[in-house]
Amino acid sequence: MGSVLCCGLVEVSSVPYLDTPKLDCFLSGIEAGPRTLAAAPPLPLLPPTLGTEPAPPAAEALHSLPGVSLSLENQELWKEFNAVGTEMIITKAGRRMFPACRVSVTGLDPEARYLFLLDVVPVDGARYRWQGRRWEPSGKAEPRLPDRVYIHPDSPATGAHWMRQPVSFHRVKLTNSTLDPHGHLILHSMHKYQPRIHLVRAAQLCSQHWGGVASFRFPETTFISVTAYQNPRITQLKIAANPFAKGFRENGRNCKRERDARVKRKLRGPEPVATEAYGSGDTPGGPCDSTLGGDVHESDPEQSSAPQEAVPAPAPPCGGPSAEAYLLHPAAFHGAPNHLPTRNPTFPEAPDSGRPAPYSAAFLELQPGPGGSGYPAAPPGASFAPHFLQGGPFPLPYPGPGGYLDVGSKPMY
DNA sequence: TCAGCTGACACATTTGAACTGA
DNA sequence: ATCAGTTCAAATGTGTCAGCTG
Repeated sequence: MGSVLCCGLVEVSSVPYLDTPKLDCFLSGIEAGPRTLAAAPPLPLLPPTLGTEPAPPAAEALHSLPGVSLSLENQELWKEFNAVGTEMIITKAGRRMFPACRVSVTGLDPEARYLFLLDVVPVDGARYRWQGRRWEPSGKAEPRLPDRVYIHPDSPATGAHWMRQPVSFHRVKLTNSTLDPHGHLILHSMHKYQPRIHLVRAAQLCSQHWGGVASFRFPETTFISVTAYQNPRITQLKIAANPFAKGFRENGRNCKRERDARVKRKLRGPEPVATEAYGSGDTPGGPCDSTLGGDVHESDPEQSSAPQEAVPAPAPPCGGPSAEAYLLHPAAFHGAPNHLPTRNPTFPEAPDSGRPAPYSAAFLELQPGPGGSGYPAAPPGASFAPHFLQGGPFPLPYPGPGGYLDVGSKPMY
């Protein structure tokens, strides 16, 4: 099973720099089907530096579900940032992405259930440095960190649900803490990254039935992770577009002029009662999605990129190996298909609750194989479940929606 | 010396509980 | 008893800045 599929995945994984093995491995166990899979289209290399070259116009599908397409909802905002060179703050406690990835999806089976996942992968093997005017490579990248995947809180939900409104990943948090216990996506500072969105057909995260999978990336969403903004133009853009940074806008109380004045008053003596009215006017900011509750955002059709048609790929509905099987025996999916646990035909699929599970802190952590691509065959008996079951911060026996999947904070094999 | 990181800070927004009235 | 709307406080998300670290 899945051998043909694996070939296709290898093809994708063989693309330099934007390596995909961590999820390919993960998804290769998900994808099912004794069907022929056309080799996924090779990915072009991303621009070596940000803000210097125009981004390709549309998403690029890494894998696909037949007829499924994804479009970036806030593409204009992303392009605006990308033109300058997007920077994302990472902190020990975790920082949200702004802009957030917000996509609309079409072509799903309204009745079937899907999971939405997001991960972030290094774009290249370089560390970057801000040279006053632009980002330039500065040495080799740090060793690859444990890879984590964010699971959209609505997962799993029906195709109708996902297609009803744009899907926002505004809750995703980035951290530079390698020991992060919250399941945030772990990144190195001063490195260039590319978010990817994965759509998996499955009745539930731990379902016995996983169908096809499609992965998308939007070149304009690449960014450099930083602990403090380097490019002042990015700072300005963030302040202008992010409502949480409203206080730093020109007429805000926390704008530079006001801060300077406060400092002067502080030096002179006790701060007098402020008499100046502030913040009443709503500074016209750019489009924003990161702070809207849930994922119900008004979508501006003019901002949406043209839907990218996914290359049809075999995805037999509910015929493949299960997610639960992967969670219990991930090694079995890593090149050792014979170790797949037997499928239990009586395993009940959870009914559609209609409500997403509460935001939880489960996550999937995937260890890249040697050399960053491919995984070794697993020895029999490789265990995964205990990591979840014992995982201190995880309230659920299995990773719940709205959190992250963690497949091992230590090498699994 | 310096680039990069950390934590405290002030402010804005979001969220959810408590309350009110129909 | 139920529901919708309002209010308010706590929680959370921002960028800035001073100080620390290697």
